[in-house]
Amino acid sequence: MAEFTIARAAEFEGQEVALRGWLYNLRESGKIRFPIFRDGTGLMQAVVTKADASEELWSRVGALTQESSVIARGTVRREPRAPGGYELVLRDLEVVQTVPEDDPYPISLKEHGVDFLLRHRHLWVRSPRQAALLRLRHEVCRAAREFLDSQGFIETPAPILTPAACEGTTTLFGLDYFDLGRAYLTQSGQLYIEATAAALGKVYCFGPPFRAEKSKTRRHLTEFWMLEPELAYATLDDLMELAEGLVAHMVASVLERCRRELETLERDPRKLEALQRPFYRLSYDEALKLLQQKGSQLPWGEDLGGANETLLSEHFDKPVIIHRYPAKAKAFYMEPDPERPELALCMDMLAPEGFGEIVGGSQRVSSYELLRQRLREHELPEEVFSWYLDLRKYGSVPHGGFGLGIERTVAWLAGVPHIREAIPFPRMLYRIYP
RNA sequence: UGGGGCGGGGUGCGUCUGGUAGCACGUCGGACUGUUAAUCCGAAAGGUCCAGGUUCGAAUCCUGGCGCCCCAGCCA
Repeated sequence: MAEFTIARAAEFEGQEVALRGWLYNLRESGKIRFPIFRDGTGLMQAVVTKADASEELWSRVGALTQESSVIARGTVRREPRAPGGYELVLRDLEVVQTVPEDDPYPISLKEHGVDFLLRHRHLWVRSPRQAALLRLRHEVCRAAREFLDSQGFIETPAPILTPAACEGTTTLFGLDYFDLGRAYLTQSGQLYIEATAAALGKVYCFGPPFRAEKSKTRRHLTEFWMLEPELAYATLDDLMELAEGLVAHMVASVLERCRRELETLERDPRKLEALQRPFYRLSYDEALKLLQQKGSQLPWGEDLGGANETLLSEHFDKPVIIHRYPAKAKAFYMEPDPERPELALCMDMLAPEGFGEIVGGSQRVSSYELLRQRLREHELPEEVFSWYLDLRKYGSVPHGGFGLGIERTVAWLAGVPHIREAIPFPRMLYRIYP
């Protein structure tokens, strides 16, 4: 017989099952008690009456404390009055561990502040909303891999310990590396997968990069997860096409497999159903024109900035890709547009509803000489990048890729304003515990 | 790295105009045979983040520190 889970309770109607879980809440009314259990897949109400239960079962249920672990046995019954439509007619209750009465579970079912909840993150993840968010996160990751794998991509992990910065600008977490001096936690796998892309054609890496920037906004973590595809012989158009297909597939998968989670999160699925391809595409110039119509004073040449990105992202009901930014506002490794060298062949995808940037990518500089020049302009040490220069020396091809921020994508799809809830244990400027 | 805000029972807050703590939730006890973050009755539980200062008197005002939150910059 299949293992019983609350999510699949309907399949077990009329059967005797063992629910292995925790007490979520206990409601009682005289001679009838309704313990509500959770098992990681959902919530389910059980019912026991004084008349039908043994003295021992009756008092054992009455003594249950919040989050005590239990194995509840009984029959699954269809019951329209029960949340979820099914309830467990309790026959036996095995208490695995009792939460002590004098030291109760700290997170009650009422409202709490962010600080309190984050200090109890190890327990907060049990709450239905947080659990739904983590399930949705898993689906986003699963769908992303499924999509890339189906297109022939090979996952090639990039190292987390690196000898130098991938992009000179941002700050890195450093550490001592034996006798070899200073090492750093990677801020992107990109440079390394440019190498594996030249070996395997289409590749991706998926892992945590680290950023020691002192950012304290709703869209930044110091440790987060980024999915980075990289393709040999790819143009900017190929990248935009891929990013669009990838995000559309994530959306479709969430809609297909996370209906219950969306409901728990009170996220209107119609908002996601509307996200049909094609998404919008605007050049930087067109975006600037639109922003100026909306009253922005932004001069040509500057990066858009958070406020303007929010403005753009609120203007569209689907993701919008902004491409061909002024080169001087962008990273050293981005290929200039041959038709207008002052532009970089890059693109950002902004999620709608004000969520902002979820994807950033570009075609990479493929000329050895230009890359050397860029390294010098950015005052980056050529020695540590000599292997990277080699990629332009031995069979250089047009190529490129992008990074997709998992937490940002999850927060957007789930409709939560802050990305700290989209990862089990967020790492932020002022928070490293638990 | 700038700008703004908050800090009190386990938790979330009110206290505008300074007078030695108040509400709600949770917890505990009691009532109720279909509850829906149940309801009703009762109880326990804090001396107000820390250090100074003003004042007859500070949770309240001022200064500094600590912790956290929000906004901006940077980016995924």
